[in-house]
Amino acid sequence: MPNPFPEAWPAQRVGNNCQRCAQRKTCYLSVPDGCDNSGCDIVQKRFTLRAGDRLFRLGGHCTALFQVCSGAIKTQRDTADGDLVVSGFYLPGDLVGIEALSDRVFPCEAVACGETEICQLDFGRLLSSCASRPGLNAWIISTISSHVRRKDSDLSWSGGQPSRQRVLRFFLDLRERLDATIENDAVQPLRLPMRKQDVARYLHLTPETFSRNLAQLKRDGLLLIHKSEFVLPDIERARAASGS
Amino acid sequence: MPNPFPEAWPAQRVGNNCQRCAQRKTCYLSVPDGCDNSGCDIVQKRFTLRAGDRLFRLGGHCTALFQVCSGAIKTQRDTADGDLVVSGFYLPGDLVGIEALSDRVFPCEAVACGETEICQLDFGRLLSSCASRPGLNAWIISTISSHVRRKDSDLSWSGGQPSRQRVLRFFLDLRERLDATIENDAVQPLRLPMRKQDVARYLHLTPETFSRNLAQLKRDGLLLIHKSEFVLPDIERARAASGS
DNA sequence: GGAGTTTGTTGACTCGGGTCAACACGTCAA
DNA sequence: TTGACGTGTTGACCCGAGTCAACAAACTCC
Repeated sequence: MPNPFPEAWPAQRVGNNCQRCAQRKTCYLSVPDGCDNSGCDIVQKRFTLRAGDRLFRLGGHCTALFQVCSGAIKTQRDTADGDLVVSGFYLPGDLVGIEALSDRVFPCEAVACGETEICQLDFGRLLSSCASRPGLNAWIISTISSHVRRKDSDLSWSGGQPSRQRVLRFFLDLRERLDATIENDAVQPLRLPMRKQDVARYLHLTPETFSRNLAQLKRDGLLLIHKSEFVLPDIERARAASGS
Repeated sequence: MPNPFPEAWPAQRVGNNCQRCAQRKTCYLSVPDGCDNSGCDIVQKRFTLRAGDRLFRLGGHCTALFQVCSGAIKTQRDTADGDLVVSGFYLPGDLVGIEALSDRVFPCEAVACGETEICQLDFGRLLSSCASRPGLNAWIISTISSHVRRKDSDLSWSGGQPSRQRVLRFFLDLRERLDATIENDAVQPLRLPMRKQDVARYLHLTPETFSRNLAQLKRDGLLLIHKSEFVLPDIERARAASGS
């Protein structure tokens, strides 16, 4: 495990990062009202994590939000009986650390699933900028709201549905979220940015059950699996089978 | 089912409501920087719902946030296979409708569990007030963040834990949340503001399993049950048994 | 390249919680 | 009071997902 503090990650000059960022089309910070690509004062710094690197740790002090630009972040925590639960995956465009804004303490740890680019947004600057930039406040509230909506929706199915439906829903959800970014094309096969173990932990399944479900879905033709790439050949049928 | 639109609820003059509101000690809107008890322009109106009244419906257009002042609100949605899932309970002090801020459409319906007082906060006024009132923006972001944190924490246990632990956690959580308001005292027994059926739906359990768990916890002395009142005689032991 | 480790897969068995059914209550209206 | 209805409880049975164990595959590090 490399150095655990964001402060320790090598910072890049923010300046022109937006221009080559995969998120530039949809990222609010890259439009004129947000970051003007030259003197952006909200993006504190930008850095790259590798698989297993920790973005922040449980109980750590929070002074910033993190926006995922590429790759994926998972948030996880230990349970009393010693095992690990993944509480969320954060894909390009998502903000990580929202849960910590209320008391500035991270309630879980965040770890990079693979090579992951991060923009660090200083929370103080963000708040003070809201007064002068009319759209910024609406943007951040709207982004947080989307986040809540996803959590809320997850909450409604992650517990009760049978494993097969949960697994299908996960892939449908991932497909949809990745399609919303510009770096993925709908016709491209889906590459899991995280390990299967993590997905299982997220879905509250054992790796065994998850594995069995993949095999089953493959047999049923709902999911094509080749190496670590996944294709949903019939989205509608999959949606129907997932119960959504 | 009575009239489904908030606009239709009889509005009370906002003016002096804060002074007799059970939430006045902790509600941000009641402190000078927020609502000054005379010309409050954020609280659009205040009204009372009865059990079963619908605060908003799935797909409805959202122009406001709702703060629960007394009672309880549940949010729920139908699943594809025809049954109902409760995605959250909102107690005094909580904001309802956060999930709708991003696209102004409610992703679920909200129903009063019992007699419930609501403050309606116009979202446009809220946003425009943020610029001039320094603390207001921080307050709303912090409140939303707490909300996310709860959802996130719920997500980590509502799926995987065995039913007994889920039930215990629910009571511990409820105890803690109600204690944070001024209208409940820690030594008072806990009155469920919602029906057991709703709790079961929230915990992704059948009413039968929920009922069996209550009986079991009563037998083990972890939960004292008298009529519809509940007492956790030993919080620490309960916490240990709940795995938190 | 090969040894060692981590991650993923498959099978056999067990058990918790769902399902179905019967019944006990409380509430409400006729 | 009576009956209808909604809600909650208890019992018998069954199925899906967890557990344990063995093995296969992928990745690291000499």
